Amino acid sequence: MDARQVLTEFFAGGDRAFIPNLSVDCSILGFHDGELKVLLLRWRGTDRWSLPGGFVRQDEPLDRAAARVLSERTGLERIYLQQFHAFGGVDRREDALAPVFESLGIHVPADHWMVRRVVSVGYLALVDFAQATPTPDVFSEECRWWDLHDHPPLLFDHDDIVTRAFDTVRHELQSAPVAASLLPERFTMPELHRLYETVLGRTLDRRNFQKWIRERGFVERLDERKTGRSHRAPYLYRFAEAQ
Amino acid sequence: MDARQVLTEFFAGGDRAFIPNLSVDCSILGFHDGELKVLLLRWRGTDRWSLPGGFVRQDEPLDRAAARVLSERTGLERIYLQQFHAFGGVDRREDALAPVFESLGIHVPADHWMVRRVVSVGYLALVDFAQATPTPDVFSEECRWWDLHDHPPLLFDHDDIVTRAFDTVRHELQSAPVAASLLPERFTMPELHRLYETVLGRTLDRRNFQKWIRERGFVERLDERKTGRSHRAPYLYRFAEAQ
DNA sequence: CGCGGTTTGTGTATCGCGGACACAATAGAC
DNA sequence: GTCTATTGTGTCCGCGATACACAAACCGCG
Repeated sequence: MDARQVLTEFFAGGDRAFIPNLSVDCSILGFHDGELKVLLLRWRGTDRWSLPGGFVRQDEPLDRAAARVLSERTGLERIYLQQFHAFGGVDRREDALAPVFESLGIHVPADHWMVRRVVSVGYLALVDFAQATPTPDVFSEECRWWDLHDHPPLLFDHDDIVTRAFDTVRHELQSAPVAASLLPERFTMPELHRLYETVLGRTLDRRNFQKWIRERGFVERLDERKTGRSHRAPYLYRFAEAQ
Repeated sequence: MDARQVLTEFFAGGDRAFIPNLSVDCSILGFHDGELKVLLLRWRGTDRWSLPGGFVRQDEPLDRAAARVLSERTGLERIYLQQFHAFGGVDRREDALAPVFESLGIHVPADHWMVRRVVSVGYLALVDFAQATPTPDVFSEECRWWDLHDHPPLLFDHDDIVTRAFDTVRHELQSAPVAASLLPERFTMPELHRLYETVLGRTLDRRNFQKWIRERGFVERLDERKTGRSHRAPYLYRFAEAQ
């Protein structure tokens, strides 16, 4: 079933299955090449980008709607996913969406809630970059990672959402072992160290950092080391189960 | 205009002015007699209580809707008001609301969004207890303060909302001078001390607390003292302007 | 096969903040 | 004037965070 057909059905009554004027938007973050990345969608017929989002079914809890978006865009389930803020400013969305529907040859009633006002609940997802498979949705024709601090300006109020998502990660990282979600199952201390430095935006003493993180019992050292590069082989770690 | 008339108009089309399936609920907290209080409404024709809430106008930002609820229930404007979470579970609300509409002799379509599912955005408001004038809304016939830790079980998911609001206050109190909002403009150090002990739920050394709070520059000591009781007169303080 | 370069693993001295604690000052009651 | 309850203030101590240096080891090269 192609996008045009899906959307035509949506506007022909399929929209009733969803809560009007409400959406969830996911800031899906990954860590790669020493940089935080965010997953963005390019909308059909445009060069404009936005966060992946979706509408909420009438009988669907908010959290599940967010989990659905995450799984559809990345193929991942059971991921760190946290709601962080509802964005409720008033914005007229017609301008942004008109080219999309035009390129699909779909007529949307000018007063349909989707092109007028949408209150969006922002979710933060932290994923293992290597495990995610970026996949566009019906509105978009491209889905890929961008550098969190170097991406095109986003549609709607999504720049605000990304900013706030980043604040949330920075905050969470200092109180809980959420870094687990951003790394592969097994990782080295230098990798974890670099992740923290990147997110917090400042240098952390290598030795103090190691002491700090190990004292908290977040990680568990394995007997194995990671070899292959021309210097001392670092130990491998994995995150400790909840305790 | 009485409640019956307002609600009749609402269900006769007035509901179109609002975003369906969405509400804001305010945890309005005050401090009195050494206890945290929360403002609750008793619904018409019942002995059930809930948080004050309201629907969001189509052209109204979320924050403004919350501010409107706050001002209508307390008479206060420009108050500390912070969104803290969106509650998006699925709950059927018919059971809770039926007695209300019955007592008013109003017929509500069984599939109307208001009696089915509502996603609620929770706001936390901190007010000066003495300045607030509790006022019921059209759904309720009583509005009054309850002890935050000793109130009747609430309608819908409002017990969850209150719990989370309390978590939010406790967290905020330690990082920002929000206690200002819970006290009169001028207050004494023992009063502020008791407020912190109450909210944090533990004793705080009087001397260390004073040192801590003054070092942060949250408060400003006035030359005046508060007299009238038979022991050493405490200084008056006020909160420092943003700096 | 051994040497060099680069990165990782670990331990110790120091500082600052938070917590424990004691005594002097004072307003009103009598 | 005395007494009592409460407030104002300063010092000591300990732990956790920060600053910092040296030994170990893997690969690559000659």
